[in-house]
Amino acid sequence: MLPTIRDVAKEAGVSIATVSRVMRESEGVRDATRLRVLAAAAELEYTPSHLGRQLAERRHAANGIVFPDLSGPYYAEVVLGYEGVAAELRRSVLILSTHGRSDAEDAVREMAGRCDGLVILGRTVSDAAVQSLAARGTKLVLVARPPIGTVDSVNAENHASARSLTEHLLSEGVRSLRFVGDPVSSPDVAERWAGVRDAFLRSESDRAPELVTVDELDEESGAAVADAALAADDLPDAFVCGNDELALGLLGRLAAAGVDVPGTVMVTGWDDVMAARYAGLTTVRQPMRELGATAARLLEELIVDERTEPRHELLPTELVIRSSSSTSH
Amino acid sequence: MLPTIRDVAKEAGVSIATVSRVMRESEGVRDATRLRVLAAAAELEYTPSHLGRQLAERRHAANGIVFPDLSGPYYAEVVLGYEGVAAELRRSVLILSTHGRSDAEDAVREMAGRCDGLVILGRTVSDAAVQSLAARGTKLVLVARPPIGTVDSVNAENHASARSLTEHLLSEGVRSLRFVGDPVSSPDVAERWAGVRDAFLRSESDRAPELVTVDELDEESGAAVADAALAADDLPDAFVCGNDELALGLLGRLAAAGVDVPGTVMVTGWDDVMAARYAGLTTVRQPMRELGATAARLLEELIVDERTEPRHELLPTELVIRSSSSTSH
DNA sequence: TTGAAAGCGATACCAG
DNA sequence: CTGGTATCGCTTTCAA
Repeated sequence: MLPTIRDVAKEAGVSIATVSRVMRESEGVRDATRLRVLAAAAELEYTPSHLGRQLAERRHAANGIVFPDLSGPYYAEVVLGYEGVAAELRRSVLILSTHGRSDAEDAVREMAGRCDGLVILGRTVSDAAVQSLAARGTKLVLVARPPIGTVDSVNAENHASARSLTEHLLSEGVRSLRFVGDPVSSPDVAERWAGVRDAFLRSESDRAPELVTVDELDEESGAAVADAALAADDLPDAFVCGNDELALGLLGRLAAAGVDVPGTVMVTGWDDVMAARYAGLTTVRQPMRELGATAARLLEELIVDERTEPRHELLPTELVIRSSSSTSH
Repeated sequence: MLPTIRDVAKEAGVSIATVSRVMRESEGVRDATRLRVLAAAAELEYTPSHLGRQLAERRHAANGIVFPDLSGPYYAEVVLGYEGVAAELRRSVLILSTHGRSDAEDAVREMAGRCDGLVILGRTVSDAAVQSLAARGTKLVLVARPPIGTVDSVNAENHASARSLTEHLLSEGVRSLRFVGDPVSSPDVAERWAGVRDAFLRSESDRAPELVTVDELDEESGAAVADAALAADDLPDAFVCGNDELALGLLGRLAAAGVDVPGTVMVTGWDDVMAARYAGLTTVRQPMRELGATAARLLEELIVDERTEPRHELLPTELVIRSSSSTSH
């Protein structure tokens, strides 16, 4: 058995209260006593139990982060940004992936019971679940998801960059555009799609962009979209994809079919993952780590300062034009 | 304040012991009583406190995983594989990134105090620290790191695939080979380097492979290695890189300099990350998720079954030949 | 089948 | 400056 505060107290010949004071480095302990306690603690290799401490202090010194998946680079980077700041703040980090989990909301609720606060990425849990957590007093920060009630949120700019991206394509001569993604399952994607439509409305174009909905935003889905278009001999001037993985899958299949990109059809993605560079993919870069880091800071404010008025951060993004949408790059 | 077991007991008109029995779904509670308790719990929206429960049960129902960084795809995938299994086993997951943290070992020790067991990836902490954790009774599983004492381990096969890779290159006519990586900081890389040398020894080649040590296994370092070689006008027949990111950085710089790959120089990586496909990079695929998943299962055995004899798993890898090392692909 | 009470390992108040 | 003790929220004997 690991030694407890009582063992140390006995060893040092003091009360547990004194040991507690020494371990917490609180004032008001005579140096001689302190040294005796420290010696005893070292002797027994004593480390205070987190459980006991947390129960007494009624805090966990741990936060949780909920995300759909870690397989793409996007969420991994956000989590990493979050973890970095959380560590600085001396908080442990609990993670929970909801992907393919039927009891996601239970798991989140369970996690809430182990943390002082939670960061929720994307549409991992329902609005109702978020509301109910908030109602129970759980400190929350949403990332990549529009604000709900008075819950804090951190988002990357989507609408304006989607418009810039679309305007770039229009200026490259694109007339027919097909957007690939699922606006329903991802709030980010919904905003991007809205931005694309907006750009069309503001242009002189008499055509409207099309929407192709896919289940997953991965390479496989992208490849499937390309296959379908090739089979139907129905290629638009440009595919605008909800993220880079879709675009990469699509690009790969087009290349295999010998389709000229960007000559025959242009392709764009979103996120600027590493592979995008190697594929020459036009995309929109978002500050993934910053999203996580900002969320960690907001959460800390909620927990420590008891801040009550909600904050909503919007981080800037950047259009990155490469050869998949431009002959001059 | 959240309701406690006492609130529910009062509301239902029973003792806290009975509430505890109902909440843990243990036998020996009359149906009528159970229903009254459940009603009271629902009424108050009661959820048992993990802290209280864990303190009483002396267990955390949580495990930790320690990794250097999550920025490359490799560790992210391992963590994800781990998380998936841990979730099935109804265990929470704590994460800790040691990269750029001076107090890494303290942080790991701290984390050990919050978990029933720990998975340690790569060379994140010293052998001494691992030994001392093990000595204190912390359940441990090492991943991507050679066994230490009687601590469990999970590794991907490195030596044999490094030999196959090297033999492939030799058969492609490579005579001078330069290995890029840091065998000291990564056990995996050390084994790969050893495999390369072995293949040379067993061949008729009269030349020995060279070693270029880099600080980080990232694209930037790879680019720097390419720059140095170009500046010195000293290109080997092949660069064998310790991971894909190094190789991608190298490839990019070679392409920019107009060097013919694989004609003038061949390049290989390791891991088979997504970008490797798009770059046509020859590499060795390892089962990243499986590494994490296997570690989770071993750890569970240690915790639940109190297994004492150590286990060491070796997962298979696969050589993936692409255009960066072969004209026929 | 149920309840009373003793832990689990800390913190923190109140005396002395 | 130090010690005694109630308390945090739960589990788990031991009796009733």
